Amino acid sequence: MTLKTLDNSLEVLKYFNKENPTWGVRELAKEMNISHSIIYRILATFENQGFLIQNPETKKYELGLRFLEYGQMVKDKLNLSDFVLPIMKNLAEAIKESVFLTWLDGTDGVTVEIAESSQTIKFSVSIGTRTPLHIGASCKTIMAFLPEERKKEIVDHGMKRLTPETITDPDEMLADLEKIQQQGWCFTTGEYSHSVFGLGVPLFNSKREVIASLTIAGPIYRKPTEEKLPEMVNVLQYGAMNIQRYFDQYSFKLYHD
Amino acid sequence: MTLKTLDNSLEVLKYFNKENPTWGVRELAKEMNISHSIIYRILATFENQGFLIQNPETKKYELGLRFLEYGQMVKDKLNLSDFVLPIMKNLAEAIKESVFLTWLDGTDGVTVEIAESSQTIKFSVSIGTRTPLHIGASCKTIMAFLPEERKKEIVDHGMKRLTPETITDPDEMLADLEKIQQQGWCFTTGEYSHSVFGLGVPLFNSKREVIASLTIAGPIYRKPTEEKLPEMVNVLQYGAMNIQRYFDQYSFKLYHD
DNA sequence: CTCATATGTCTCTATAATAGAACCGTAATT
DNA sequence: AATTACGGTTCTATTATAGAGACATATGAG
Repeated sequence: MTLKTLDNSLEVLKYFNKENPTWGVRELAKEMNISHSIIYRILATFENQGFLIQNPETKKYELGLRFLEYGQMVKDKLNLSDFVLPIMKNLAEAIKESVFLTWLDGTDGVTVEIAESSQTIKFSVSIGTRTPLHIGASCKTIMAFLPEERKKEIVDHGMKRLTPETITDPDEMLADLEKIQQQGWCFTTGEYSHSVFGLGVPLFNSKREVIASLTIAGPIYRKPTEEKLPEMVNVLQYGAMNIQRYFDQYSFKLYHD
Repeated sequence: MTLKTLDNSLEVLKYFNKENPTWGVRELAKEMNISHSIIYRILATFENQGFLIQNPETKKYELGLRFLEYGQMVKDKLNLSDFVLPIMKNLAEAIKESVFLTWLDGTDGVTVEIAESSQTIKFSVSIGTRTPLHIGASCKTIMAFLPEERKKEIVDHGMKRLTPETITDPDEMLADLEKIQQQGWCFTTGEYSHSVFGLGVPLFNSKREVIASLTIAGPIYRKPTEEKLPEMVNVLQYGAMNIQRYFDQYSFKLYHD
């Protein structure tokens, strides 16, 4: 059904991440338990096309400038900076915490836009960061509004633990999602990282399918008290309403399977 | 030597550009003169891996969020925004024109950072834009400082014309590059686009090989007079000197074949 | 309604590309 | 001098792919 060679090659690409930005041929081959000849051919082909470059001294490979091009095209397509980012910045200023927009992509949430808090201690994450849907406020908010069968798929697929707070039990997760869906927002502490709190609300496309979430996050010692939480939810929902209005107007062009 | 399947697949990916951001299976197959079965398998495989997404209504494919991730990683690696971008912004403010940084990548120049002019009419281009080395001030500046054999390769490979001003004659180009190399800067009008002027100076790695250029560009009606040009060159070279100092300090990690 | 022409997806098999072991030259380390 | 690592190359049995064709579906025309 799919092309095995291409599939394998893209799998190889995925080993180039923030933690391991450069790989030697044999080094990567060992990591993947594949013959180094194969890895060599894959890396060389990517390099020929500018998707990877090889350091002429160390002979190691890293991501090439071609990705700048494609990344920018995706960014332009989303076109969030003109209207959505200002709303997020206002929110970040009002709440004094970082605000970010997370997009649904398969079984992950992807951070597509960020408005950072002006405070020196703040939650900070890169654009393009990918997180499984069962972890953290931004992702669980999205997951809670997915069709039941897709929730089932995710919990059945096995939920990896990131911190002690990560929910990994299927029934516990489904109950949690049920609650999130009913109240319309999700508040978490320490799920994604042990020192971080998050508060998320969902965003929908024109067919009322969830496509994204808007989230506030900050260090756990600044987390809102139980009395303050409703106010924060209110402010966040007001921001989300504005973004939702924009989405509705320009009926968004990003999908999920 | 290289993997044909992967090579072809990456070639397919290159058809997704700003002008044609979405493709149907048969539409793209026709464009590339390839069987639609092949294109279908390639697109489906990319989609499986999140590199493309398919609009469930139109069934057409477009770039997926995976590229946000990779694009951001390349950007982080270049790490220009902390030190180099401020210098560029100062320059742009002083000269009142857009300033951009172009990186050498194979036989192309790639725009990696931009400081836009505050004027309403300004030269504007996206990050990641790719231009053949023989076109425009930013690229010719780089080409002029390449080893002679690489210049030869490029001129012999045939130089595509973008505007009537584009130099396509090999001897004329080599003479032009010789002049640029001697004076240390390159001034062009109407080569990249008929209504644009550009002024570029080169940047080098620790081995004194050219790796990038710093360029000013604006609408042609604001181009500097012959008397004003030396002053503009001075200001640009001063900015380039600061960036060069930064490069030398943090010996840069991007290469070329 | 019927016909014609699109579309994405799937199946089949001859054929061509790939996998993977073994090898080479080089460079660093012992 | 010997060993061990590295990136890159060669070879051929094996396997995945190319490409034609078919299918279901959608669209538009007459």
